[in-house]
Amino acid sequence: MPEPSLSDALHRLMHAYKRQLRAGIQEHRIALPITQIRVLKCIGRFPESTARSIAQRMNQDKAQITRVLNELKESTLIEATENPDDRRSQFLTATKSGRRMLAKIDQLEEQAAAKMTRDLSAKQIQTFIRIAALMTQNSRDDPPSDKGSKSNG
Amino acid sequence: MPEPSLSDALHRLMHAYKRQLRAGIQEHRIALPITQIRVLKCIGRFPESTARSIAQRMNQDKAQITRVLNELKESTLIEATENPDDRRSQFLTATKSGRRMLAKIDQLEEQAAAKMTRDLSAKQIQTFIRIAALMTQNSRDDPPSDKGSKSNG
DNA sequence: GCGTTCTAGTTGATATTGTCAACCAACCCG
DNA sequence: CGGGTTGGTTGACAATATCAACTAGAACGC
Repeated sequence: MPEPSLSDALHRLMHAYKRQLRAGIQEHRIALPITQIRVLKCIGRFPESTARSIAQRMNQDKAQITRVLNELKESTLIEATENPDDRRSQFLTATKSGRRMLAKIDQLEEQAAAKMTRDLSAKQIQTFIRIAALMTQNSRDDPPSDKGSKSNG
Repeated sequence: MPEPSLSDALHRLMHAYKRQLRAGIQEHRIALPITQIRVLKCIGRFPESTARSIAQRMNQDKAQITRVLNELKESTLIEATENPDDRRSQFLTATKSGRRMLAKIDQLEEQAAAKMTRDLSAKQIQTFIRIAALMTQNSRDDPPSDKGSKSNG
């Protein structure tokens, strides 16, 4: 290794993490792709989630979110209730089976994380999370391009 | 934020990073997708790269590497020379324009990293890279469906 | 030598993810 | 109401990843 670059570290790390999750998912016999899991988690964690709020929180395309949401609805893992304040949007909540799924997912994420951090101290892990959050923040702070739909409320 | 989980931090981070790279790529008028860039970098950094060695180093599917390699060849950013020791494989090297591209890429990665780490100390950055590498290592250590062949170093 | 097995790389099919642009319906403002 | 904005949807498509089957050369055993 000539010199450990941040980009390389990041690339490798994200690949490793994806693999790790996949492995866990297979072990747990969960038939959901990772994005669906992520969105489901987001819904489970935040009450009164809407497509927009999820897209913002996950910093992802609206379209992508819509699709994932539809898949989740088809699997009856989530359901939509009307938003009395805005008839365009719907509140999304996990169904009973959705919540069961969430419990499983929690388990497997813990396992995956545990494995990747097995010889790290809690302090190191916290440090990592903190720095990762800072980096994410920085990246989000000043989007250089000409995106029209980045507006938020 | 209810609780900072490692998985969330990772997901967000990798998304942010990808966006950051994309932005940089656009700014620099580089018409290559990220995977091609990554592979090109790998080839530029390590002499006598082969498809296999790249796949191993990047911990990715052979098939994927083959495809990316082909695209790079079509753009004449890399070229293949015969491996005298094994007629099945080829050594991959960056062409002149490939090296020029690499220089650009270096720049933009530095910029992207610089942006994401702009309010971090060098120490924090080093810490992050180190922990990320450890985590990657841990994940790789005991893959669930790998058929050995960890021989290369 | 010849067959078996292994390995490097390729190809095809397909799933998943991400992005852009166009669009509709509801909202807000005047 | 008209016009601009916002929440969400849809279509088209690029990019990425994965698996399995395959070719061809290499390594091994006989």
